[in-house]
Amino acid sequence: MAERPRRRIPEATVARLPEYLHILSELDDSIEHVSSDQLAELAGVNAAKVRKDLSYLGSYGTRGVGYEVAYLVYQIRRELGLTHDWPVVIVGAGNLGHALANYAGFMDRGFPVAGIVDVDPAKVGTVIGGIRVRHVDDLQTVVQSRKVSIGVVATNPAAAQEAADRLVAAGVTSILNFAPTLLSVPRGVSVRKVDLAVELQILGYHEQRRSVPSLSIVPGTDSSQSASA
Amino acid sequence: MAERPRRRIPEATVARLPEYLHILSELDDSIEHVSSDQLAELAGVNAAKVRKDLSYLGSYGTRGVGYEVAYLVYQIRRELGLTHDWPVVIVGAGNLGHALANYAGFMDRGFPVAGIVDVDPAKVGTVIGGIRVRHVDDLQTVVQSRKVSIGVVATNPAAAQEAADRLVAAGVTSILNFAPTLLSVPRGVSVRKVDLAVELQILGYHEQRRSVPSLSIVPGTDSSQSASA
DNA sequence: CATTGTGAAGCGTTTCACAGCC
DNA sequence: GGCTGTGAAACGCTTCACAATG
Repeated sequence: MAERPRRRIPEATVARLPEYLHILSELDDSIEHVSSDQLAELAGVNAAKVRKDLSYLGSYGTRGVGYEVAYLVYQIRRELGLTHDWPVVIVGAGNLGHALANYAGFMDRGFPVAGIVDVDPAKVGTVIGGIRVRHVDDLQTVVQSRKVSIGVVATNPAAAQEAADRLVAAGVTSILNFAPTLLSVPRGVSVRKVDLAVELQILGYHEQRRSVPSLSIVPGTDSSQSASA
Repeated sequence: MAERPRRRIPEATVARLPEYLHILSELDDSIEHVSSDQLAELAGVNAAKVRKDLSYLGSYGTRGVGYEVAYLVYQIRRELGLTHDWPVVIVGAGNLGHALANYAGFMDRGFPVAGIVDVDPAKVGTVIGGIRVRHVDDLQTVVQSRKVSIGVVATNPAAAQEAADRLVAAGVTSILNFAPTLLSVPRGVSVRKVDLAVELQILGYHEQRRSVPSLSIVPGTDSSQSASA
């Protein structure tokens, strides 16, 4: 039962579905249903937004009752493609690569670290988060043997483009880039960039505005609480 | 010269200004002017967007010529509040806190790490990135003596809310949260959240769509390359 | 009768297109 | 001629408000 809702889901909704999923997964097992109000409260968003978001998955709620948690979890997982794991490979075994490899959230949420590679021979062979660091020349082997389609660039900015090129050559089709560099990749490869310093600069902007009370009241501030907004 | 443009800058623009600044800072010193086309190319965005964004700072370009790099850098820095450094304090000396403390990009871009604290006595006293880890009870001292207004939560999810509470109590007014937890903070405190697993899940969604060729063509994919979009 | 699902309004962002200016 | 600055159109996302319904 339940047809495939082959609709195109708005990008903003896609960015929130993982949040809902996470919240639902952490709910007490005794809770069978949630209303859009409750979920909205937990996610820190508006209830209408929750309903609209969930409506893109299909009509899986029950009027007067709410959404059945287990079923909703299943539907979101399916829509996000989380019915199976997506092994990832990390390029760069520096501090950030280290932290990412050890980050339990990746494994827990369906993204096991299939491998870590580095150019530096001194790092090759060391073990991080239970995984032996391999040389970047072995990238293709790792990607192909473990069927990896997502790569993480955790190198310094100067090495980021080469890391991306190697990932693409090895067959990766999605890249999460932590280097403050615009990667150039062939059409058909997706890139998401997370720039830690940019996040601080955005906060800095708001701090500064706070201290220059230009006019009247300090704005109620940002209770949005999400970088992708 | 140059009046204060006390306009309110759209949030989307604020998120891009740090990118422009970064690009401009890395330009060869011999380059005196950039056009919106060139800057757009380097930032991976549309030229009209660059012009609109920069127009919120005031009219600092020259028609037929472009923008003077040095002056534009100055204006963006001023608008972002980067005329002085913003020391930050990191709560959590685990893998992520470790990586962040060592991340050169923070210091380089005006956010020196004023301190790192942890609850674990075993970690207190160790040195990370040249900074001695202090006990979380010393948070207030660090915040006040170093005039810190931005805190970074790099704890595990269970400890994140307490970390935030302590930061707020110590006087911090902006928080960058890396824990997958919705923080509850008093009005007037800004929070930005970066959830590493969510970024992967968004990529996973696109990967999955790619493999289900639902209809016709695989969409040209995401050349947006930014998580805040 | 509580709660969903959704048209329609509202709002912020992007893009177009071109007048204005150096 | 080349490039900025910006109204206006187009777009996408959010929120409202309420009819539909278990």
